[in-house]
Amino acid sequence: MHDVGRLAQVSAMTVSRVLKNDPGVSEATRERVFAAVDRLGYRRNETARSLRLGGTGMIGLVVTNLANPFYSRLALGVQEVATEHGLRMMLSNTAEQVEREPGLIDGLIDHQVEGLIVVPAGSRQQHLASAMRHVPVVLAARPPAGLDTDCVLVEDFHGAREATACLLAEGHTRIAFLGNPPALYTGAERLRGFWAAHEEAGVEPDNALICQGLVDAATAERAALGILNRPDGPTALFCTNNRISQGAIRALYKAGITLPLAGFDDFELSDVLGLPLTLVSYDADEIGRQAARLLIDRLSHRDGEPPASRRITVPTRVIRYGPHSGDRPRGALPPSV
Amino acid sequence: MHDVGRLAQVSAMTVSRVLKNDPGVSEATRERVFAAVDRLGYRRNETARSLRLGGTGMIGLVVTNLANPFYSRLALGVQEVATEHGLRMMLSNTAEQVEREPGLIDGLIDHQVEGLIVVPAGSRQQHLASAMRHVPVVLAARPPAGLDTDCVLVEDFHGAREATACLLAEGHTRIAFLGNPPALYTGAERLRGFWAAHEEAGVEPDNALICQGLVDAATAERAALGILNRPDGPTALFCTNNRISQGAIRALYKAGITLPLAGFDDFELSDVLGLPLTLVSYDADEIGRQAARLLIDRLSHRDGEPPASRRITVPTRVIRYGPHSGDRPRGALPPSV
DNA sequence: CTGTTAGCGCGTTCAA
DNA sequence: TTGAACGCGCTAACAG
Repeated sequence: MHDVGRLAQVSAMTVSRVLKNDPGVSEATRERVFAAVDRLGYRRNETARSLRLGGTGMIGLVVTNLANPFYSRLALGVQEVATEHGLRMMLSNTAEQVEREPGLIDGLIDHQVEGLIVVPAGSRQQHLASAMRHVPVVLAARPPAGLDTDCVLVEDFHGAREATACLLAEGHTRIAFLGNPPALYTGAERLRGFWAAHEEAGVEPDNALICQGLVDAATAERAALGILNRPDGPTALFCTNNRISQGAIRALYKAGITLPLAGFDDFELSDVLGLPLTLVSYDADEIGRQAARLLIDRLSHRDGEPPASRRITVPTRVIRYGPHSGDRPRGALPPSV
Repeated sequence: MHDVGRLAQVSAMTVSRVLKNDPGVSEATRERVFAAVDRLGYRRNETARSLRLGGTGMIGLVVTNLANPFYSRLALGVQEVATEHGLRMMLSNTAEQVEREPGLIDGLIDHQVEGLIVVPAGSRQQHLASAMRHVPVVLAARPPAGLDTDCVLVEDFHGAREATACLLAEGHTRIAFLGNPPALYTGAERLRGFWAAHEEAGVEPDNALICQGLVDAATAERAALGILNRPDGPTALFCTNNRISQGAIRALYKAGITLPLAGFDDFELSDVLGLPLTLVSYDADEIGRQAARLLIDRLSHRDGEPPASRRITVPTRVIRYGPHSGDRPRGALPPSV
C-alpha cells in the first residue's frame, strides 16, 4: 500500500481511503491511486484488514461428505445466502471420519469464522458446546442434543410415514426397513415414521425385516441381498437415505428382482430406472439457505439480547416414479420379473 | 494471549512459546499455561499469525459447479493432498456463471492463498495471467491457453476415440454426437476423438447427427429428442460428459427407445440402468490430487529456479454396462423392445 | 482534502 | 528460562 502511495504521490492512508470508496477524496487523486493500483497489480491484504477490523466476514460450514449430493447442495444453499450478505463461506469436510469433526471446528474458529453451520456427524455434541463459547452455531439436518441453539430439520418423521403409507396402501404388509445407524437422529425419526404408518394401517412390522446401522451404499447392498434371500422375504423396501436406496437398488438388480422401493432423498436418474419408486423429496439447498439465514440473523443481534433458539423445518413431499399398481403400462424400459 | 498469560502468571510471550511447542520452557510453566488455556477456552488467532508469519497456509480451488460429482470429487482430491501437507483449502464455486470467475480468484488472492487450482470455465484466461502475478496457478481438466503453467488433464482424445471405436466395432455407422460447447477444450478434444475413431473405421460421420453447445442435462435432453425423432435417426449415441449422458438417457426413456450409449464420465447407478452403456471412466479425485501435488511442488520451489511447466495426464478406461451385442442375456432388468 | 499516530494479535530478535 | 521491543498490512481517530 505504501508502494502504491508512493507511485501515486500520496500517503498509504489515502490509498486506503480510495480503496474503501471513502467520499472525502478528490477525483484527481482517486484516479492517480487507481492507476497506480492497476499498474502494480496491487490487491488489498484481507488478512491484515480482518485483523484491524476485528472481523473476517467468514462463516464456517462443516459437513461429512461433499461427494454426497445432499451435502454439496446444502453447501450451495449456504453459499448463496452468505454471498447475498457479503459473507464468505469456509468449508470443512470430515470425509466420514466423525472423530475429525472437533478438530475441523477448532480450525475454523482459529481462522476467526464469525459463525458456524454444522451437520453433526456423531451423537456427542460436547465439542459444539465448546464452539459456542466462541461463535454462534446453527445445526443442520440434526437437532441439538443438550445444546441451546438454532437448527434446520427436514420432516423426517412425516416423510417416512407418508412414503411407508403409500406402500401399505398398495397392500404391502412385509416391507423391509434398511436404515442408517439409529444413534443418528434421522435414522431414529425415519424408523419412527415407518413404524407409525404401520400402526395406522394395523400392520405389524416384521422385526426380521428391519435392518439398521447401514452407513453407505455397499453395506446397504449386502444387507438388502441378505434380506431378499430370506425364505419369507419382503414385498417392498424402505430405505432411509439416498446411499441406502442406491445400495438396495443394486441388490435388486443383481438378484434379478423387481420390488417397489420407498426411501428418503430423490436422486439423479431415479425417474428413468423403470422401478416403482416412492421417494421422499426435499430441497437440500433450502436447508442450507435457512441455516445461513438463522446464523446471519444471530450475527446481526450479536450485541444485544440473543434471540431465543429456533427450529425450522423444511417440508418434504412424496414423488413417485415408474410403474405402480394401478398404473397403465408405460412401455419404456418396463421392469422385468 | 495476554489474559492467558496473566492467569498463568507469565508474559504473553511465554504463552506463545508454549503453544508453539518451543523447547525452552520449563515443565512447570507449560502446565500452568495449558491449564489457563483450557480454562479460558483460548484459541490462537490464525489471522494474526498469518499476518506475522507472512503466509496463510491456504490454497484456493475454483470450480464451476460443486453439485456435479466431477467437481466435488476433484475438490476432495485436492483437500486430501493439501491436508497431508498441512495446508488448508479455500473453495470457490462460480455456480456456472463464467463471469464471476475473475472476481472469485481475486477474492482468494485477497485472502492470501498461497496458490490456486482452477478449472477454467471460459475460453479467456487473461484473469489467470493476472492471478499468476501473485501466486502460482495450476489448471485442472483444461490446458493453459497462452499461459505458462502446470496443468492436469484427462485423456480426452484417447478416451473419446476408444469409446466411439467400441460402438463402431459393433457395426454402428450412424452415431449421434451430443457435445458441450466446442470452445471448451474438453468439447473440442472429445469431438476430435469421436472423429478419429470414425476415420480409422472408414466410416463417415453424418453432420446432421452432430450437436454441440449443450450445457446441461436439460439442453441435452431436448437435443437428443430432436435427433432421435429424425427420420434418418442414429443407432447409437455418444455424449461428451455425465450431464449430457443423463439428458440423453432421459430422452431415450421418454421416447421409449433403447439405444447403445457411449460417453465420458461414469455416474451413479450407471450399472443398474440395464442400458448398453460404454463409459469413459477416470478418477476425478486423482485429478485433484495431482493438481495439488503440482501446486505444492511449485510452492516448495518458491525461492529459486521455478520448475518448467508440466502437463500431467490422468488415464481413462472404458467400462461397459448392460447388455451388448454378443452378450448372453442377463435376465435382470433387460432393455425392452 | 490529506497525513500522522497508534494498535489489531502474534512471533522474531535480542537482552536479561 | 523468560520478558521487552518491534513490526507484519491495514484503518479508526484525530490532526492539519
